[in-house]
Amino acid sequence: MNASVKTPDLTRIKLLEAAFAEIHQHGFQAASIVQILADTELTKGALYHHFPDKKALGLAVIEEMIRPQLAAMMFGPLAESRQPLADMQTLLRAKAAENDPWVVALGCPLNNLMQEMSPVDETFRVQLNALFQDWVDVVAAALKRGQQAGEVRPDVAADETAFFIVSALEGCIGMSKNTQSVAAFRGCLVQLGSYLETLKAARPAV
Amino acid sequence: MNASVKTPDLTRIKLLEAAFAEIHQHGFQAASIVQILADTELTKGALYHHFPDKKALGLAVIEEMIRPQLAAMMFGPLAESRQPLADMQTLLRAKAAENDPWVVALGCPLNNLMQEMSPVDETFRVQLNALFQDWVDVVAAALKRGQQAGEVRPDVAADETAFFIVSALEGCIGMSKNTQSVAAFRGCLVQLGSYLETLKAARPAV
DNA sequence: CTTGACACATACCAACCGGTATGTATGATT
DNA sequence: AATCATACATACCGGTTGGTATGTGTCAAG
Repeated sequence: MNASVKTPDLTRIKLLEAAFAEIHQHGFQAASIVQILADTELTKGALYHHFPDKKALGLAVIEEMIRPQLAAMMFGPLAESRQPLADMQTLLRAKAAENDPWVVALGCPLNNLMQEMSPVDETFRVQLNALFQDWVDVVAAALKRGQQAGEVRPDVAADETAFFIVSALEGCIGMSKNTQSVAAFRGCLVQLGSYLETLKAARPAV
Repeated sequence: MNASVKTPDLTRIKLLEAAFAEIHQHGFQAASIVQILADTELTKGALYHHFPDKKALGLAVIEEMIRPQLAAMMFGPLAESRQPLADMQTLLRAKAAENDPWVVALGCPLNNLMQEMSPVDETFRVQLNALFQDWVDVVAAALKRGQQAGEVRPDVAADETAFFIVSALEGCIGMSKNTQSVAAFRGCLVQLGSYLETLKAARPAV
């Protein structure tokens, strides 16, 4: 037997992490199960003990890997923000500052899966869209609080604008992935930031 | 033999069209050659006579199908525009008005391929990026003409802004594909339009 | 001490994949 | 009339895919 015998949840996590990496690189359909097993040094017995099939593994990756990452990175800072524009600016700046190349190299895991799987599998589409909508809702709620606080112009359509902001951000990431240029990525974020500026209320109320 | 015997360029086009449709639906890697042949009612002999391999077929689809479509739809109207903001507004409105559901259902063929293939195959990435950059350049050139004409604020960074505009548009299309909602798509385009408004020069010069 | 559920490992399989080798009908060339 | 390249069609192949059936070691319960 292997070194650490009988640690089911640990092997499950190992599978999820390896699957996440594989899917992030090659997409879900092209993700090879044997490659995942090679990375984890596990076998099909382990995989199909924890997950009924490849699809379930992919959905688990979304819910247990991508969602927490996204929540920590994007949801958290905006959860109770009363100055969403300023907070998003710092968020974008932080994103631009980190010279972790894997964002530019491989793009956003959520967006990648959405683009690939939405037209192909309805289950994936629904689950991905739920996560995406949660994101949009977080931004929209923050914008509304910003309106009450006087930071955001009262005439901006919060929901529509939130949808656009997230879309534009994903667009920037996706196009930069194709261009393979951190400079282009940062420039795109700068433009997104300048857009956010246009949402500012002319004079802060109270 | 088949009905129309010996019409090589016609069969080539048939192959390209079927391949385009298959790739648009399932992506390149998941696109099935036998399915393409079934759609065209041709055989492998025909396919591999016109194209050395699947990759060449995919690249040909980009250059001979996607590029002309994109050029006709996006490049043309902006090619010599001196009021790019107004022209792009009408372009977006036209996009929003057409209730052709395949845009929302399957997304932009260019973006789909970029997201899927950029991290996986360098040849694809370069060729896709060339097309994308052409698009950005068209928009950037139009913005610069707009600046000379006094429609566009002189302080906007044309290249960066063009990159952002195309990215945001692709983002809108991609997210709407995931949401499967024409309403969301239109709303996103409206927001993109309102962003374009912020690029307008305060007072038209001359 | 036995039993049985759990957590894997191993071996195997049918289906499909892209690609190739070969055959053949057709039209143009000489 | 003979030759030859073109434009396909047909048959076939090795490799890979996701998935399954079975075996086995470990541990906890009884």
